[in-house]
Amino acid sequence: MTVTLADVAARAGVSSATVSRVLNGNYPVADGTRTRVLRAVDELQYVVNGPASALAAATSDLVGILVNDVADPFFGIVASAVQSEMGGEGATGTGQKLAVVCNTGGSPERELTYLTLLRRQRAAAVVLTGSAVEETAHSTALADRLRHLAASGTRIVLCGRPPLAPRDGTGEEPALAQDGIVTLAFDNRGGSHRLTAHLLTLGHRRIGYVTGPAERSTTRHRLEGHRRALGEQAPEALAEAERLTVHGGAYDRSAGYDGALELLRRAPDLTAVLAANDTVALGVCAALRDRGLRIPEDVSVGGFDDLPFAADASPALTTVRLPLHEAGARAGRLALGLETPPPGDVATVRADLMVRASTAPPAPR
Amino acid sequence: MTVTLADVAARAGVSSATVSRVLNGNYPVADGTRTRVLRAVDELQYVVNGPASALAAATSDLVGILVNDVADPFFGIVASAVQSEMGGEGATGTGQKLAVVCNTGGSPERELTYLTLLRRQRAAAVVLTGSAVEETAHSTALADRLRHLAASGTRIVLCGRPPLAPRDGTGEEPALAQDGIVTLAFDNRGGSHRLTAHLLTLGHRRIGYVTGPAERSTTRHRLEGHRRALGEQAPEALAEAERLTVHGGAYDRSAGYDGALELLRRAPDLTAVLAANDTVALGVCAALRDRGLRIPEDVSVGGFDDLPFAADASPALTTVRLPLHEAGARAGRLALGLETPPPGDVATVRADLMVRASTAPPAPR
DNA sequence: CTGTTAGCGCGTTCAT
DNA sequence: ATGAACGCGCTAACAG
Repeated sequence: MTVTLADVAARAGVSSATVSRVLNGNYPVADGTRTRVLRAVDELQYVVNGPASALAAATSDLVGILVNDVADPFFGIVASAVQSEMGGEGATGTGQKLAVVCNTGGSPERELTYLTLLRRQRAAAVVLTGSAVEETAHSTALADRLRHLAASGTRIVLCGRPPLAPRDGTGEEPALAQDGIVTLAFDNRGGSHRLTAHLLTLGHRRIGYVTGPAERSTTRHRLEGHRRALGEQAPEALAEAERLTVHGGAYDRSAGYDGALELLRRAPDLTAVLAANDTVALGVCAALRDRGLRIPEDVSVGGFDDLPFAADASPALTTVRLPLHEAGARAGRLALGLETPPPGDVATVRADLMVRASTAPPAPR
Repeated sequence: MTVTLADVAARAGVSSATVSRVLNGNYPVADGTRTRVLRAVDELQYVVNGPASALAAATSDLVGILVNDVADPFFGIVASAVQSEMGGEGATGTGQKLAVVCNTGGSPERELTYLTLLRRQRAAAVVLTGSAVEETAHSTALADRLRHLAASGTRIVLCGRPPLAPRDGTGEEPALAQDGIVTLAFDNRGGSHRLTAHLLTLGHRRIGYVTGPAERSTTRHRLEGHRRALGEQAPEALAEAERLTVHGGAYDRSAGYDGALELLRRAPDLTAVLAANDTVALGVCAALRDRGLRIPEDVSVGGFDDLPFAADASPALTTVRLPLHEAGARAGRLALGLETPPPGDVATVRADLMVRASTAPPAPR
């Protein structure tokens, strides 16, 4: 029923090994036979049997990309960037990687499940993107599984999340990993610090903050940058930072909307609100508007990530730009072994402040 | 190095066949042996070898989801809905499907490439989402490949795109397919018709339209609905519909921005602008604002899809709601054979008008 | 450069 | 209810 290597071989008058060789292009083959084989492949509409070749070669051409939420453009951009590097040579089956994105929904269990499924497929590489869940049981289970995978030949790249904790469990975020797992971390702390500093410099002192889910690394890092800036430039504001912080249940619009309302309840006189990311910021803006507050005249708003819509919002959103496409592409190349890993296998990706119309000096009282 | 079925068998003191049977749960196995085997599996951290089992069984647990643009929430929502149905039973390897999304970037070639890659993997099912490219050479090549795939046992579901043209090439969009390929089509014509009718009823007569890429089915269908409404309610407006239509190069924000500027150039007195979708509509809004026009006082704007951000835009966007999550979930169930296909294998998904703040009667002249 | 020969790890008859 | 044995389609030595 289905065409096999042997069929092609027979048709081309060569052995199946030869066919395999021209298809994979790993060994020298005479030009004449090569064209003959390719013609046979074409005539028979032959398609390699992936499982069979994966079994024999003990490795497949599957590359997994784990994301927390496919419906979030943040991940869409990163994923598409990773995939853009997998184009492949175009030859009949040569090097063509099948880059697939797996949606964990932010659930640690699904994350582990996907890892198992990818391991089962003998994936060539796995790229994990976005914030990690900071819960000891899960982090160690995850680190464990990733190290196993790495040991069994699957390349692992962490993009937009902190490095794995070292096996011995001492300290956090070691400067260098020792297991071949490459990390591209975003400078969330730095970016957040710059954003808050910008607000403080404008003269704001009562700054609300709607964070992301409490257990995620990104949430913590951005909050740390924020608090550090407060501590440095406005110690008095730091005192009530706790009261002006609301933890959102997700990185979504409604977290921003609800969070902003809660902040307004706690401190009707706040002059600025920072959000966990741009999507949350949009929710914040909606809530402020619904309360009759103008942006930025009455309240300034700041986001994070600089997703495409941030510049188009009205007013255009002041935010922190993360080079998502660039980072994703680099992660893709690292996953394919096309780029040499950074020293110590950990690199930090910059996060630049983008000042736009949603922030302005606070109104004189 | 890696643990195999045989290892588990040895540890449990049974044959590998038995282990296989408990893992797949297809044959009766004594309770005692079952637990013994499961314990061995656990102790050895055994993970099924996907390629090997796919080779032997001639089918894999991979399900492909093809999307035109992962970075577009439209597809993200559909994809995540499809995946949400693949949870699986949770048993050690039973039924767990690996749902993966493949980003075609709207390119026909990449679409075909992914189909080949999935065929190579002996995918259990493939879900194609979003608009199709309407170009004869490609549509026949695609239809061909899909029918081959379907014939070789891969379930095919079309979600948000029109049914395949019949093999004989006569007529378009047949009421019923005959190859087991299931289609969930969106009522783009109807939705668009209702949206334009809404504008006409408000009193608008000079309505600009920024479409999506010319060669896509969705573009054509939405435009047809628009024109039909014009023809029915305002034949005089239909006359200049051509002049008031601008074809965008993509379904993105800049297409909307540039398109709106072009429309303003052609007809400075237009009172409403319709966009190919919500993302494009956002670009339209940005352009109008940059030209000093207020929405909806000076110009009304309408979108399509009703993505989450549409309700949050300011002003909130009047648009046509597509039940993306619902449709995606259904597509997922169909792909798994969990739901019986609609009669004729083709179903049309409703598209409801959502009237919000971005549309209002035109200003009196 | 090319053919021959073993497996890769698992599902699946066919016996028992 | 369980075991033995074969073959899925391909790659990777090893000849030649």
